[in-house]
Amino acid sequence: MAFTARSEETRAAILAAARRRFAADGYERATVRAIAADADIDPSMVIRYYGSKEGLFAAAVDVDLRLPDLAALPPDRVGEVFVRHFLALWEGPGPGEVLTVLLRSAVTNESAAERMRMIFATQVATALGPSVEDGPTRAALVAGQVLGVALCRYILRLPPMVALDAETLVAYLAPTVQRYIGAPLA
Amino acid sequence: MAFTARSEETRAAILAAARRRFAADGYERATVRAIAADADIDPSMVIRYYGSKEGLFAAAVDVDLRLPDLAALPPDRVGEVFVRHFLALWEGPGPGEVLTVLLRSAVTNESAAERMRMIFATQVATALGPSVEDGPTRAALVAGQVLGVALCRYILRLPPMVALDAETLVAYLAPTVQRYIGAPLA
DNA sequence: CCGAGAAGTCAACAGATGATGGCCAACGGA
DNA sequence: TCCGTTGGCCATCATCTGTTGACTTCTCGG
Repeated sequence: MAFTARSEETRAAILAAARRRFAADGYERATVRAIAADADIDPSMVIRYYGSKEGLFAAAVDVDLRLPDLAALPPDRVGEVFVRHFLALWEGPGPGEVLTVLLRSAVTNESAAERMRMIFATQVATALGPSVEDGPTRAALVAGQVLGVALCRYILRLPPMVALDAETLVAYLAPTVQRYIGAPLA
Repeated sequence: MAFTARSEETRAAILAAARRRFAADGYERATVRAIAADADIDPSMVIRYYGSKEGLFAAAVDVDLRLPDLAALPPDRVGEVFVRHFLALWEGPGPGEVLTVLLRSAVTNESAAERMRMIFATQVATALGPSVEDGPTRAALVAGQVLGVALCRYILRLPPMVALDAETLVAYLAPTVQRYIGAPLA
């Protein structure tokens, strides 16, 4: 089967609408019909292109954190760089939406949770460098800090957390992440 | 209308089943029918007793964090006490379930999110003591750390985070929370 | 002992949801 | 020009959702 330019276009439109809806409503409340309406096509096309709602979701949460190689940085800058990169990721329009989708859905959808576990097991844990002692534990602590902030800032929208500007937040969080990555744990 | 002992009993059974289902599945996927089946009751009784699914949910997430008065503690112990209390809250069978309900639902349900905001605005922020400078900001930072850990440990179940025993986790997190509560922010 | 009121059951409603298959229109190579 | 292939739409299905109202059964005060 050959894909024409037009088919690829609506395919992308569906995906974009899906990301928007999934991000705004989460997996269960985002209906195929609503996504189709946003993309200005018939609901049946969504199924035709992506097989099922699950298939569409899987395509929508394909994300690459693009984490920098932290091992190549001056050791005392690692926390700062990591936090800034992560905030930029959420703040940005494209990937930030994907991350919202993922977090919103991972909380109630087991397959999304599995995907999130995978992402942090591979991308975050390996970004620390494989040689680090207690790598997975450190990665989990970093994830706990950074996902918690994302949760409060972008999902729950706790007012004081939303009010902070990104750079101030970097200044607050960097020492914590720095400690989780580098300092002795015991 | 007088409530008999039996009515109060099934009322409680419904609430317990609701908490279990809401905790396991989140608001949208937990159906009135499933809750009723767990409580061994007709679905219509759920509505009779609680008016609607929303009403049942509201009753299910009525939670008191029972935070200790942090202002009355030795200043260098505040972080440790807070983290230990919070972990005990999640680890415990009763309130931990309620907190799972709340977090699972707050991510996709706006009214649950509002309730969560309220809880942290009142209970957490006031536990720090009203006299503290930048109280709401500090409370939000603490919430970000502590909710993130709860998310990774109890909802997403990141293996390295689950593997840590509670006291070790206290040792890791306490300095962070201590800093967010007490140290100068700038 | 009896009858009022509560507790509980049953069947059904209206609406929404994911998914399917048949049909028509547009396109593009021969 | 013609015709197979593809994109798109429509009507529809089976199922599940929260919720309602009518009916039966139980409880207990007089």
